[in-house]
Amino acid sequence: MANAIPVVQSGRIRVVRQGSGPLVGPVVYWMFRDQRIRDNWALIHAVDQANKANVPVAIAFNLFDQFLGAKARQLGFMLRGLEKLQGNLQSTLQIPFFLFQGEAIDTIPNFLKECGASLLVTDFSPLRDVRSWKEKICERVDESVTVHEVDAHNIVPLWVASAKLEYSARTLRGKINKLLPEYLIELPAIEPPKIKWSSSNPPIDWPKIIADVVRKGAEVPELEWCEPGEDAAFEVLMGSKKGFLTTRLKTYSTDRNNPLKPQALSGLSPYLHFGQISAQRCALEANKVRKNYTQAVDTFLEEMIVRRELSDNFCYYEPQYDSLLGAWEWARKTLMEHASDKREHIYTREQLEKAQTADPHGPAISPVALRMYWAKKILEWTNGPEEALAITIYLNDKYHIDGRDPSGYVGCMWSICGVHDQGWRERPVFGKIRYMNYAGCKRKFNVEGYISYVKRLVGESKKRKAEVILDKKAKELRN
DNA sequence: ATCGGCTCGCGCAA
DNA sequence: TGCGCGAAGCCGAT
Repeated sequence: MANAIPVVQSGRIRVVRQGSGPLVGPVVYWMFRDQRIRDNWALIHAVDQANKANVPVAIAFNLFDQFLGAKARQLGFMLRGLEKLQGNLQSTLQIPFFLFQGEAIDTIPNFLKECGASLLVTDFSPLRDVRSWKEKICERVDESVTVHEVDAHNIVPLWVASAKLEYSARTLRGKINKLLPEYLIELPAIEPPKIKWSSSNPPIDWPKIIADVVRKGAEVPELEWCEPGEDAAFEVLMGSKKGFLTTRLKTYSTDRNNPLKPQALSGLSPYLHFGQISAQRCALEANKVRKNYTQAVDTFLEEMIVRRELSDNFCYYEPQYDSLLGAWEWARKTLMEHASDKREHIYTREQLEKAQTADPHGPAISPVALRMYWAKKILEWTNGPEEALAITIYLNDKYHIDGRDPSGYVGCMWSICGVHDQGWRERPVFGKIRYMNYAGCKRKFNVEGYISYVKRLVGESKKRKAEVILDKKAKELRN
């Protein structure tokens, strides 16, 4: 053994299943949440383990037939990113990429059996479905197989940061900051593995697979303005043209909640959600320019580190992270006491959905601040907190490109159930949950400006669509 | 424009 | 046991 010192810190790795056998077969990395080659601790660990045992390594990915209601917007972005990832893997590291379709609890154990793998490396997600699939996979694999879980998403691994459900950002912040010197470190680059996989990369018909999910999920179309993939993510973070750290940082702390200036946002959240960029890389690069933009970098790091890790913490330690049952006791009590208060307007889910989809960019462009006001409105306009929460989560998961993310669940829970918030003066419908209204929204943002901005965009997009249709008709006539 | 009270419970100091 | 304080605010007083 050339090098016995582990490349990945032991705190980042959990042995979720200790197999009976030695590491004699291949290593397989089941990629799920961290869909990137660079700065991926799970991949680094998989390659490291393979090299130390003189065995080959492969990446497996499972595409679910029905992934929790994901549409073309989310799946298209993900698959186009994976297509690029596979191309890069082949040209730089010669690690094969296996794409399976179906249920991970079947495809992953089957693949391990087929290739005689000894070690399965997985990345980490706090969401219940992912956790339950992983448990089932552990039950189904051969008794010789070991399973490692690597937190490649958080900077401070979730289980290291805190062993319990945190009450608020304040209670987690200190713990995270104390551990940052240890964990916010430079990541090693991966070299091609020593031992080659015996077969070359199996062919994957990406155009067909992508066309398929885009057709099935056509109800929520892909976004034009958001280019998928690791390289695009780096461009958004630090590209010379429109990079966040390179060109847009100055305005971040003042304009990030201004809906008229979507370019002031980091624009990283789709990439962070699918793991197409590493939060650790973002933090390392942000720190390099902190000297010149201290305020902006600190705000960015607070949101990207503390708040994201707090979201993971909530979902991991509170199994009912998307239900009223996951709210704090005081919040549940006050919401139920006001559940049958008279509402001024009641709208159905369909009505609220129509209103939301009026935004031509898709709601993903809306800053978090506006999502928040929108969620508060849903609480005000529906038949009670349970229904309000269900509708808010439904809309978030369906329309936002980063739906089904812990941050999204926590955002909905914060708005409607007061999670990580405090009580406020009691009032109808909201009880002690923080109230927000149009007046406050106007105080903070130029709402009139935003409305005319959206109207203009709607007009432009309708015009564009009409032009495309006219163009087609004209061509048809000519033929 | 700005300020303080509102309101809750955790975590720490005492 | 008491006190300070917080993920995004509202509202009325000044």
